[in-house]
Amino acid sequence: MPQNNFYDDVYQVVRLIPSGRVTSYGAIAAYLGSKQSSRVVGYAMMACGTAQPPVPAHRVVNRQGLLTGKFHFGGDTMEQLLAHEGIKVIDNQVQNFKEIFWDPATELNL
DNA sequence: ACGATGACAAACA
DNA sequence: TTGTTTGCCATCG
Repeated sequence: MPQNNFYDDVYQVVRLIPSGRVTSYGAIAAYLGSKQSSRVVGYAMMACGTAQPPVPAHRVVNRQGLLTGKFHFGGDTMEQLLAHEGIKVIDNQVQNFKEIFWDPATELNL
């Protein structure tokens, strides 16, 4: 099932996210060339459970730095993972989000 | 095989 | 200014 185009692209970008950094769905979508597909990026994260190797979806948050999909991880797993990366998460929101924000279009310097 | 849905974000009124 | 509507692609029923 890999090679599903958009999904596979999203998975690769997400796997490139360095530890201690986070990115947003819109940033990935924009990097792929269409910010309109931000929704598909988010959904790709949901299907990431079937992707091989698994993607660090816990490093992907929405534009507000809010852990929208933490519920899909199974409780507070997402917060624990982010905390383990050194990212402080309070009230399902990433602190210093702007500082640890990892934009592929910028960091990868395409 | 078809219809509805789903981890978002930006544009329009 | 806030609230609502549209765009996107794959998976589930």
